Amino acid sequence: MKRSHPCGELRKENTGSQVTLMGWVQRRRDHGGLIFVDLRDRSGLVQVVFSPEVGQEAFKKAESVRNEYVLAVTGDVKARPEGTINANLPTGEVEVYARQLLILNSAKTPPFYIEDDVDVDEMVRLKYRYLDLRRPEMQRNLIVRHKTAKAMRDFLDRNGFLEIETPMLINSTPEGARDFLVPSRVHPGEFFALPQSPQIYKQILMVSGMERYFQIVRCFRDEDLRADRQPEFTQLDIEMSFVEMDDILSLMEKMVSFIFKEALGKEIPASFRRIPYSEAMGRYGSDKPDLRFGLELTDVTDVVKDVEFKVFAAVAKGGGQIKGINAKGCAHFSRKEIDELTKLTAIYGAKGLAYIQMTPEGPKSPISKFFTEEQFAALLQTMQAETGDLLMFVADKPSVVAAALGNLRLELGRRLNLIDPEKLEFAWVVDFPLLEYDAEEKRYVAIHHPFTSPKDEDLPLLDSDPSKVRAKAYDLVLNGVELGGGSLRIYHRDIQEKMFSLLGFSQEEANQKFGYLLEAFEYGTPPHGGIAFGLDRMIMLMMGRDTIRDVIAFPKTQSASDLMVGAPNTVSPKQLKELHIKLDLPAKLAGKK
RNA sequence: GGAGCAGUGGUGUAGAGGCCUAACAUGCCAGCCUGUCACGCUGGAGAUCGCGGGUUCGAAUCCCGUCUGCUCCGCCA
Repeated sequence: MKRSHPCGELRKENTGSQVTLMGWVQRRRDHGGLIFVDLRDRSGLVQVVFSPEVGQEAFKKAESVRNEYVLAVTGDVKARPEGTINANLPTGEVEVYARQLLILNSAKTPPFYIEDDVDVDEMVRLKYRYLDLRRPEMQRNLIVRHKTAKAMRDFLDRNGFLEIETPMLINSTPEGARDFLVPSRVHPGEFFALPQSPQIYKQILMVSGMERYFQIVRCFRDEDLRADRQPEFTQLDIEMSFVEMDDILSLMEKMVSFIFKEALGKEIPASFRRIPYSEAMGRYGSDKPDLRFGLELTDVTDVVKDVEFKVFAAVAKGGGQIKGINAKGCAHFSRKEIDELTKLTAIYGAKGLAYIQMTPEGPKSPISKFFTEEQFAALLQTMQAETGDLLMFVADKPSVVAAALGNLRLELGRRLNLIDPEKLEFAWVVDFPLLEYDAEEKRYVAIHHPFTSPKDEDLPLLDSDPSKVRAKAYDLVLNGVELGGGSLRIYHRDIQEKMFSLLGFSQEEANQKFGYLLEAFEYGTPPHGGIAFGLDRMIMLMMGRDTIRDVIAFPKTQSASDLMVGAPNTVSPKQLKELHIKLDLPAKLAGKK
């Protein structure tokens, strides 16, 4: 038997023709003298009718068929009789009368239904990932993932980009995330690292004159997982020579809108708004603001810096800030609800959440007694408070205020249903700071990475006030998720060396770790820059999922294990010996391995 | 490293000191059924309540520890 049609594509036009279908049994409805089987393949479902009058032998066999059996069915496509049309099914106007049935394989009863919206512990789904991936919604995710990758390749190919592979076994470098290490058998005691990104290779490719490079590439970072973070993930990595920031951003806007059109059939704006980092942090308390709703933060430091309330006054004098958020119409929030919100801000380090309830009887607040009438009036005015509003304030250093109120804003957005899930709000966040002082390590660290170029006009600040230097860096943000980021790169040896020294590398260290790059820069390096997109996150947003696990065929759990294959696992003493590796496990683990 | 939530027949849940010989739904098995599409009807099987310890006359239930999963903080250039 040879397959002739996909199940899900049969229509009225196919009536009268004989078809051979192959697929899985979605459901069997046995009426005794007549058996219906919904046959499913990647394309969808169609109803197959087994009747003794059409195929005696097929009917007999169909009695033994169960869910997820794999069948080959040959039969006739017929229009369904009056009154039996199923409008919920694309194939609902037809059915296939089976003449012949071949059971290609039987199947154990699966631990969960193969259908959309299953309510099953994710542990079970991950252990039986092959069954989970049979579910149509998971197949749709992977189909869109494929279409997206194809659209990327098509677009970039048409724009003169070359897809070039870079090594997976590279060297470990300082800075950035923790590396995954691979021991070298040939070099005892030495290790490869898996790439966190192909950053340096793609810059070297620019030195090589490739001019336009891209790669859809796996990246590895040995850090803790989140709903949108896996230890291995896929980037669309891009680098271009002889361009300015605008060239990159506008080409990427075209690419992203092409992708959404090709993979999803969705039209999105031809260009995205640009928000300076400082504005994003100020208005939304985040460098990846969700712009689908308002509820912006208001700085009230100046308004409250002289009040009796010690918390506000002390923070204001100590260089911190006090900011507020006006939750319109939330004055009625109960003590319990406000407590919950206070707890939420505490997660981000806020020591308290001051609030004012604008009740019809007037403002009610535990902190009003510390204000003069004028001060209080000024605060209400700055917050544009009206009857019915709930004002909430956090006082702390700017990073804590931003994190606490930024996340409070998101929570309020959800609670108050301010977020339209259909909306796609893209934005470029630009003018990131180049460096950030790390109090723990007592040195500056690169916010983007050490190869990011400072803005030309800020170059003098590198010596006087490095934390004020802005970078030629940009992130693409969609609905509060960082979709990608990039920068123009340093391409002069002296500036790169200065950067390394600001990051606390000695000349020897810089030469030892990045000497090849510094040397390459001396052989005619073109100005260049690029960007990398998180493919998993992009698909997640396209498909409206809450986790990238749903758009990765074989993802890992929060503790970085693969429940299907049981990775990671122990290896034999022989393997370790070959690599000259001895284990030194903590006592509580030693016995178990 | 830390916080929170969860773990009970295959799956999803209920049970919160004795009423539990663990309930419900669904799935599974058997029988009946020629127009169903979450088919229907009848009957049946299926759980040492994640694991270990403790409290108690008595623990799915309380306490301690531990494991696993999820969400988050830290971490993620």
